[in-house]
Amino acid sequence: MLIGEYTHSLDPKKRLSLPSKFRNELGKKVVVTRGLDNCLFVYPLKEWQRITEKISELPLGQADTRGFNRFFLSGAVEVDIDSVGRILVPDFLKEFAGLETKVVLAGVHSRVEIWDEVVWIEYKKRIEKNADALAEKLGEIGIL
Amino acid sequence: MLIGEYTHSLDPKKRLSLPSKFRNELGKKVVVTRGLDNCLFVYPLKEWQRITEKISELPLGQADTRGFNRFFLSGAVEVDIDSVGRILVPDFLKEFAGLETKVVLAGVHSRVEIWDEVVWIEYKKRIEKNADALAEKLGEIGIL
DNA sequence: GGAGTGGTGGGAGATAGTGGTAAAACAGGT
DNA sequence: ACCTGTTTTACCACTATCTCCCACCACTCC
Repeated sequence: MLIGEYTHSLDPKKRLSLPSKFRNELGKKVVVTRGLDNCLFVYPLKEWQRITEKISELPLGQADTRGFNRFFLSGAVEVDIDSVGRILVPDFLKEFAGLETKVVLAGVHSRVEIWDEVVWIEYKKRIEKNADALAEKLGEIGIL
Repeated sequence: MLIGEYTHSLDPKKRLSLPSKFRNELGKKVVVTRGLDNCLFVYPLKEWQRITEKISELPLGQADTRGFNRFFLSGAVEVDIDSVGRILVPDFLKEFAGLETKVVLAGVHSRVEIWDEVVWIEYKKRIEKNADALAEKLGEIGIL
């Protein structure tokens, strides 16, 4: 289970350190793709295979399914992790997520999300403001 | 059942002693995550596993579910308890809860809550003011 | 008072994150 | 085909932070 939030820097060569806490779970190769809400998704190879299987089961007839496939699959890149735990972020993904040098890596379930720090902070503010909705969800789960 | 309220200090290295009364129930590893009302939740590992199971049952794809997952999962960290019963509070959680050096640990059912002392005192004041209304609620539920 | 327990503080070694350099691959022009 | 200039890849090096361990102080209970 990937959890936690880490702020790292994207260096001029577009290298990005993955938090050491994530490395075991991610293995030596990962897939990076366009994510939702203007971030990038990073999946371990196995998880990615599971997802593509699911996607291939979707009915291709619908226009929005095709759109989703293009969005998700054409944006995907398999990258390997170097000897000190870094990945290389391709230009088009860097641009898509609006990444500057300060970048946030967030563990969510089985994936890691990559956010530009500024965007992440703004997003979190929005979420935290909506405390009622959060409390509701927590109640559903049976935590409160 | 975790009960009681303790004031400990968060040292410069962001270490925090857990009250000895809690240690048996918490085991040797706990999960700390963002809670409601600007406090942190601390769960024993088992309790956390129960929660993540529930979370994974939530319908994915909805924007507010994504938000909740990010809030709760990326806000979570598995920390182990050191040889003298302390945990390490990550920077981003310390900041989230506005923790200074004086910190309150409160046992609530199956979790421990971590509050900054000032925030806690303010919160209690607000609650006590509303004691009448609370009493009414409790009466409705059939407790008083 | 002595022993035990619980909370706090500090120091040495290990590790993670980051930056740089050298070698290798690639592309373009002659 | 060869040389040249550029981009990519692999390797090495530094430093701030984290971990682990030990020591200290306060308080309680025999």
